Amino acid sequence: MIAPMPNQSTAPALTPNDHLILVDGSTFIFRAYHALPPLTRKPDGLPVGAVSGFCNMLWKMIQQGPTKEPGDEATHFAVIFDKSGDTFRNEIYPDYKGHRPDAPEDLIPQFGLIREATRAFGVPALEQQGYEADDLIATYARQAAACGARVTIVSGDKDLMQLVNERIGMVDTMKNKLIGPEEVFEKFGVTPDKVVEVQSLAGDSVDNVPGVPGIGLKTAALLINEFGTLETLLEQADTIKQKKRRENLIEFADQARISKQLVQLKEDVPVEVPLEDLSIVDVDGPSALGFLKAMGFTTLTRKVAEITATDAEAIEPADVPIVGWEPATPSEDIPADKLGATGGNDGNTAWTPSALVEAKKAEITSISIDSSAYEMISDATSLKAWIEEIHEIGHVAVDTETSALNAMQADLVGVSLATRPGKACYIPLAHVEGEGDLLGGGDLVPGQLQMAEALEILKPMLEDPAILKIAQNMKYDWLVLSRYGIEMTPFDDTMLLSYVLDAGVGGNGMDELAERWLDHTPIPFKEVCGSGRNMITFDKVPLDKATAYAAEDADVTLRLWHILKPRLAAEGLAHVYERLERPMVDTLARMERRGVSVDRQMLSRLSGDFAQSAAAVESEIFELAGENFNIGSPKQLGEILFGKMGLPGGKKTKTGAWSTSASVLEDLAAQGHELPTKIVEWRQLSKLKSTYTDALPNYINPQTNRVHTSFSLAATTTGRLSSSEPNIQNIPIRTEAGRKIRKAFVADKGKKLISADYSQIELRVLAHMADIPQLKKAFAEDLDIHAMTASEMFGVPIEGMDPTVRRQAKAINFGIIYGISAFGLANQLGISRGEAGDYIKTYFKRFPGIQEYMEETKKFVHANGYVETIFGRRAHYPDVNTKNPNMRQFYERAAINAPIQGSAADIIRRAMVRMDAVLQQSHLDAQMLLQVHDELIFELPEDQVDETKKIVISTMEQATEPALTLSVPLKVEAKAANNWDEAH
DNA sequence: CCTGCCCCATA
DNA sequence: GTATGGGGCAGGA
Repeated sequence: MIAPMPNQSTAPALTPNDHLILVDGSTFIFRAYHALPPLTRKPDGLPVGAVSGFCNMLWKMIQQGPTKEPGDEATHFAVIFDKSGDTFRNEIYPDYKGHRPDAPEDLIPQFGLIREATRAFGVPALEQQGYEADDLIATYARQAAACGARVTIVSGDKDLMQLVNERIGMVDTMKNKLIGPEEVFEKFGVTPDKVVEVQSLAGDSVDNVPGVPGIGLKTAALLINEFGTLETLLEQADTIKQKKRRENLIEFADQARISKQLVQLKEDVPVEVPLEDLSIVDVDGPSALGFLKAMGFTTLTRKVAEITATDAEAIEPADVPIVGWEPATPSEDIPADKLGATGGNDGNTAWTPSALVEAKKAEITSISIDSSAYEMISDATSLKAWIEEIHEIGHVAVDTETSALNAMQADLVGVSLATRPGKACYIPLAHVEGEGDLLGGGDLVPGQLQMAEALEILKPMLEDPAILKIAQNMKYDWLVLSRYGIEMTPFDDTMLLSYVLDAGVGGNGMDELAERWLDHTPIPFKEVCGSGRNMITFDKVPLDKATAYAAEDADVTLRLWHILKPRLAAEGLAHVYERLERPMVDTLARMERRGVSVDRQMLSRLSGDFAQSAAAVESEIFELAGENFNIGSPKQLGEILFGKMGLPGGKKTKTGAWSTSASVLEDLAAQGHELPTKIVEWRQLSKLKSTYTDALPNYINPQTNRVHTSFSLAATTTGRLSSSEPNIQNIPIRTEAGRKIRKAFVADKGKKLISADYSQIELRVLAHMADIPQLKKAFAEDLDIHAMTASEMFGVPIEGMDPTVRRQAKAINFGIIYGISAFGLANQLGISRGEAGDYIKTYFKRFPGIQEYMEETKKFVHANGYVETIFGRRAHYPDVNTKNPNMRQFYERAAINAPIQGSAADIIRRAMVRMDAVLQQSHLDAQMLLQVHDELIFELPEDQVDETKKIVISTMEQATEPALTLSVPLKVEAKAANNWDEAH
């Protein structure tokens, strides 16, 4: 024990910077086999579904590490398999794992293939006679941890949780969940070092570990926490108060000791392959491709070829040995095309598992949706029965019905709940007799629970950390209930699930999702409340009708959740949902609830000013035109300009009308015509008046005296937010007149506004993603990026640069972000398409990495139908392969732009999700109010300005950490003032 | 009264 | 050239 092992050198095998990933082969096989639809190889029908899933998982694990976070990749890697045959445990206890059913027939030949696959990828495939995979994993993990290295065990086997500590983590690919000491404690009720003791008491029916009868996980944890170890407990068993428990502990003491030997992993297996030999080498392209081609996995073949820079065409399929399977003699009456894999399913459907979804969909839709079958709840006893069932199930779909569409003004009218498909109820709370008007009515409909009483019953459940609340557009329900003192947690949102999975595929509204996934048309809102003039509020809807409508919504939401949630892990998008999407729900809800102060008097004065100026311009226009007409009508205006006055009409709109857009009018103005100038001036004034100074005051909430916008999380394809009612993301800033409107966004008395915005975030993201040395250097040195571009392109010095040259470079930089075209650039700069094309050529010559990025992105979107941001968010372009060249190029430009715009959106989301907690920790009272894509606006006590600025800037600049460190710095500028204009 | 179109505000 | 939301007009219900 004391003498060092003879073959152990003094230098540790691994260093603290190393990361060892140990994959439990059985877990991967089990997951790949059961989670995926069966798949067979063409043309011989060899079952390869599990092999395909395994290869995909292995490849992803090698490329991205367990969390997909960059920097999480392994330096050392192995897949550990169970060797067939008995182990030392069967000698101790012959029945160990005696209940194991035989492997399914179509899995048998795949065991060998999976080992082949592992080796083909250049990864050690380890197994050792007499030991289970877990023992090998334990041995390697302890050895590596002893060197100070980090270890990640990839397995779904809870027996391995005994190994977890601060160096050794686990990841369960089934649940896509990281397991550390905390999670282990959650599961076993004890710290990882006591897991074995608990398991020896509780036993395990799956592995046929006997344990002590009558003692389960909970009791075992209780006892171990009290006595410390199994041995102490067994020795002092006679002191146990409970009679039966005492007797069992005494009688089955030896059985418990045997169990411990079964459960305790062997951490000193004399391993045949030394730890240092697990160090990872780059995937051997030809070897991996040979195997993949032999299996017929075309999509993965392409991916691997791309990443390993290997020409797949040149690789011959490997000669893979197949054990345990014989091809069936093709029968005459089975057409050839029915043999083997179905079209398009090459195994990579593992990650877009349409067949799996179909199965889930079939299961959920097999229970019919009958809106007349829902329960209406009108007494506390029935409600409590539902709550009880919810606690048994652990989740519930929730939908609130309200008296308005705007969450800030909506009063609660009722709540619906769904516990399983087809089982839903509605709790009416504030329905009133219809026709409530001056003549009477408006009284509460009888037979409803008291609002206060119902909420008192619901609140503990809605805030219970053990109950998952599910809603479609949770932000709405969260906001409404928060105004009744209920802050729901934890929750899922089916709208956001759909958005993360399918952004760009279609809408994410409930009606659309119900059609897409459930082949069902929910009762239209119009049918219940009417529309337009005759629309009634939901509190006027009769109870029976309301129950059918409201409960159906909860039912549909729950069904959608059952179908969409499993896709998240299967498609590798759990991280995006959990870190960038779901936490935004309450972050945004709080911002919306806070609102922003808007100076009504100032807007009203401005409105008058704009009206006066517009009237003055209007009479000039009529004078010049020689007649009165509606300037706001593009049609009438076109007739005046291009018909009556005979000006050279430039462009036509797509419906064939004359275009009177600002750019056309400015062209005419440049030719010396006065009227178009006046038109542009008039348009600006009337736009500012109607859209801003007139409309904004109507959004001031009478209760709070503030304006509460609504942010939409799922409106854009790229991941940006949108804002509406009112849209605060398009408040003017560019013109002097427009900026006056910004001045009306003010801080309350004693407070200031801070505006903090990212400088050039999209160009920085691009510099990082496309890896452009000159751009990265310029950002690192905080240079003027447009001047640098101009200097690089035209060879002029930055000092004393002609502003026109810089302007052109700036336009090109923006053009790049937008997926540049000569046509667009020419329009922007007012130059010919030829000249614009030359500029682009020059640019690409100077920055070849950008052109490469663009070409790669186009290739990617054509092959996959989507593109990804740096945090893995996907934007789908299902129609990108259209034959229409204009459309196709449009989608290509959008696909080039989406990762840039979307990554920037991800970054600010990360900052926002963290911001409230960071401010709180710093004991600052600043409140985040608004987001405008690259800018955050806060309101705060004026004596906290300096400290808040510091915290805000650092939180925003560090937003990618620790998940990702960009190769360029992020820069944030922040300013405080009494109003938004001066703060910007 | 609803819808599509045009135009325009922002990043 | 990317991404939005919204106002006013005009035509068809």
